[in-house]
Amino acid sequence: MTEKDRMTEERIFDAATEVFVDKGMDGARMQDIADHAGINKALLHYYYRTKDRLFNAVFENIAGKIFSKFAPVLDENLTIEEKIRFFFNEHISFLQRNPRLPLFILNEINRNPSRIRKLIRNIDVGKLWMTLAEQHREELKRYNITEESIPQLMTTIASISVFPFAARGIIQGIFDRMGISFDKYLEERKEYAAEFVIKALKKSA
Amino acid sequence: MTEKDRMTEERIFDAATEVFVDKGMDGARMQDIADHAGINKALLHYYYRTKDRLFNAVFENIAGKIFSKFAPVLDENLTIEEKIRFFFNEHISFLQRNPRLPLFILNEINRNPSRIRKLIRNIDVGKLWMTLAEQHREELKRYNITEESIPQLMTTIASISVFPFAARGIIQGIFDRMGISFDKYLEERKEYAAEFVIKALKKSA
DNA sequence: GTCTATAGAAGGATAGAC
DNA sequence: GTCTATCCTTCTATAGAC
Repeated sequence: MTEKDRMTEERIFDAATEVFVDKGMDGARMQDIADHAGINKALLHYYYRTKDRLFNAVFENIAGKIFSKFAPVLDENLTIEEKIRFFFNEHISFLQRNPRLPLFILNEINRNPSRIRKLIRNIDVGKLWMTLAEQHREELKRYNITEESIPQLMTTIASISVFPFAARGIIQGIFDRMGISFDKYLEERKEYAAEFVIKALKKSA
Repeated sequence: MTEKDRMTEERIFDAATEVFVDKGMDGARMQDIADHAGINKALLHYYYRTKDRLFNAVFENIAGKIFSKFAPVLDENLTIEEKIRFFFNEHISFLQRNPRLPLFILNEINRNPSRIRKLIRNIDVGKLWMTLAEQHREELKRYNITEESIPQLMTTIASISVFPFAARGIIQGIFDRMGISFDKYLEERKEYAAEFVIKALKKSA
C-alpha cells in the first residue's frame, strides 16, 4: 500500500499548497485543506503532525521552485541583452502560470524573516553576481552598469517582473474599468520590460 | 467627556492600525489591539462593534492616505522629467516612513478584491492619464511614450518604487549577507529610479 | 464609558475503533 | 491508513456591575 500512501500524502500536499497560497498561513484552515484533499482532518495530522509542519513543507517546496528559476537563465551562454530578454520571457511566463506565488512568498517571508536565511543559503547571490561580472567584463563597458549600481539594477529588474503579479488585484481593478485586458498586458510586458531595461542601460555613445 | 471619548477611540484606532498592518486581518488579535491601546477588549466592541468593522475603518484610512499621495504630484506644473524625479522622491520618501503599508494593502486587496472598486471610484485613473497627456502633448513627442504603452509605463514606475518595500524581507536578507545597507540603498534609489526611467523613455535622436 | 466575567463558536490536535 | 468522536485552547463577542 506504499503507492496508495504516497498518493494520499501527495493529495494532501497539493490541497495544502492550494489553500495556503490562497489564504496564507493565518487564514488557512485544516478543515479546508482536508476538504480539498477529499479526506478527513485527522489524516492531515497523521501525515504532517501539525499545521506548522505542513505549512513549512509547502513553503519550502514553492520557494525552492521559484528561486531555482533564476540561476539557469543567468548561466546560459548569451550576451547581456539576450539574457535580459530571456529572463523577462521566462520569468513572466512562469508567473503567468503561477500568478499567486509572489504575494504568498513576500507575505510569509515578511511575517517570518528567518525563513529567508535558509533560502539564501542555497543560492549564493554574491558569487552569482561575480560570475556574471566575469562573463561580461568586456561587454559591460558598453553599459551604464557599475559595481555599486548592481543592487539597484537587480532589484529593478525583479520589480518590473514580479510587481504586476503581487499587485494584480489593484492593477486588474483599474484595467477592468478602462477596458484593458490584463492577460494581453502581461503578454506584452515580456518584450516591453526587456526593451525598457536595455534602453535604460545602454550608453548613449 | 466627548474629548476623552475621542481620545480613547483614537487610541484604539492607532493601536488597531499598528496591529493590523503588522499581522494582517487574519493574524491580528483583538486582545493584542486592546493591549496596544492600553484598554480592555470589551471597549473595542463598544466603539467598533466587530473586528471586521474595525479593520475596515483602518483599511480605508490607510488606502485613502496612499492613493491621495499620487494625484498631487502629477498636478504640479512641471516637465515630464521633473515629474518623474519628483514622484520617485516623494513616493519613496513616504514609503520610507511607512515601509509596511505596501504589503498590507496588496494583501488585503488580493484577499478581498471588491475593496478595490471603492478605492478606484475616488480616483478616476482614466481621466488622470488624459489630463497628463493633454498637459504634455508637445513634450511627449520627444519620448518613447505611446497611448498603448501607458499601462506598461505606469505599472513599471509603480513597480520600481513600491516593490523594494513589499519585498523588503528578501532584499534585506540578501543585502545583509553582502554587507549592503538597505537604508542607503533606498536613499540612492530615489535618484537611480528617476534617471533609469528617464533614460529608458528618451528618444535617442 | 470602562471594567470583569463568561458565553459561544471555531479551530488545532488527539484517542480509539476499524 | 483512515475514520468518528471529542478534547482543549483560543478567540470573538456579549452581559452586567460600577
